[in-house]
Amino acid sequence: MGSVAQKKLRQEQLQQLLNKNPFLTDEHLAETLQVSIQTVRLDRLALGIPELRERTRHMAEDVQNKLQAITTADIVGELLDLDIGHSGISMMTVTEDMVLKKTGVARGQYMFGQANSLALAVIDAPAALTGVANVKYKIPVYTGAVLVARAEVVRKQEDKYTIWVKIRNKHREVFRAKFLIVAIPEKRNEEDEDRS
Amino acid sequence: MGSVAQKKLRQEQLQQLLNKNPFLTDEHLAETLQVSIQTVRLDRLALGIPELRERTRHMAEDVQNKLQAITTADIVGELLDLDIGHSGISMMTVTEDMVLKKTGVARGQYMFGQANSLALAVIDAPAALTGVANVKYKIPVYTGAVLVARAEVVRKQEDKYTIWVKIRNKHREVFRAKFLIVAIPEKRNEEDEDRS
DNA sequence: CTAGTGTTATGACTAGGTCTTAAAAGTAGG
DNA sequence: CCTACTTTTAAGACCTAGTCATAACACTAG
Repeated sequence: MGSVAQKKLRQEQLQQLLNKNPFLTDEHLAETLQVSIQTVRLDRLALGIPELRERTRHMAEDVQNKLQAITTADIVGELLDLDIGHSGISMMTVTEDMVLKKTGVARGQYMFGQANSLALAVIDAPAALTGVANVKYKIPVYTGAVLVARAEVVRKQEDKYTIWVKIRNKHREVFRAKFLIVAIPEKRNEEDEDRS
Repeated sequence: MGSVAQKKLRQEQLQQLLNKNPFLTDEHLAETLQVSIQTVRLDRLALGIPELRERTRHMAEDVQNKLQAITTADIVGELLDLDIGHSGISMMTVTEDMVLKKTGVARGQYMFGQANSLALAVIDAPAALTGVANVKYKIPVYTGAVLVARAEVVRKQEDKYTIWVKIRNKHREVFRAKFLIVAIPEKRNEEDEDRS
């Protein structure tokens, strides 16, 4: 039974099994691979795979971070260039979970979010608020598209900025928006009615 | 030492400690609460809190589901009423992770997303695409706000719909948008250039 | 000062491992 | 065919972070 080829194959299978379901005990793995528990443990050792408890612990610890990352930064894309007060460029890749299942078309809010957050980044102010936006979707976008947004301040009057944002997919404009953004608008506790 | 008041207090502390950091062992909890391990275990039993390993396992198993939920449905809110072709109402609660940390104000894309998806739901068509949107943020919204969006079709010409969406927080209008939505617009593979 | 509750201690057992040592089984070279 | 080597399995001691059951002790209120 003890052949080098079999060992490699078995270790690959083990790797795949754990990729599919990381919650498998050595005992379970031993049964499905038709070897002894000790063999499974030697294989894990060779592959540098930690025990079940460590695996689950690592996954659990990653939860918070991942959730944070998705809800905050990921929607808005990656900032490529920023000339505060004048212009900015950001990039976002359309992933599978951004599209509507029915049509495969990317949901509008992602482009809107990318454009809006870029516009806010361009403003040189500790806090800002979107007042009015004028949005036009020109061409539908599908999974895998790399969207490059370019924002430009076209007018500034005291604390009111007018910003144009254009999003391109492979040099074709797919979206454009005009934002009217106010820097540090009303004071927060204007009536304290909006909190609950 | 054995008093009922102390017990309740300790159990509340235990609950809070585990809310903050679910990866604490009974031993650690016993030390920080200045009681024996057995007491901690009795308290866990009374509160129905599973052991460390179960806690971590549950968290790890929830990862996939939570990630899915956030990226897809949760942004758009809950549909309360729908009169296809005419109007619709949806509700969304603003959570901690929807707001900008600097100002505490909800990010614009969530309101936009709620309004846009509601507008799309109202259209009686297998597929639809947002063409143009006109958006106005009237009042900033903070964590805990319950946003109720009401959409109304104001015009329909063949496959082109004009829809008004107003979002209220406690009867005060905080957001309004006009969408121009086209039902089943261009055919999908118009050039197949938008995919990669 | 006694009954009842709260707390701690003790011992036996568990899962899912670790690490070490050793024997068995198979594989290949001379 | 026998030996050298790798692979596999086994056995035993130990570990963590618990479970469950039983018992003794501490405290508090009636």
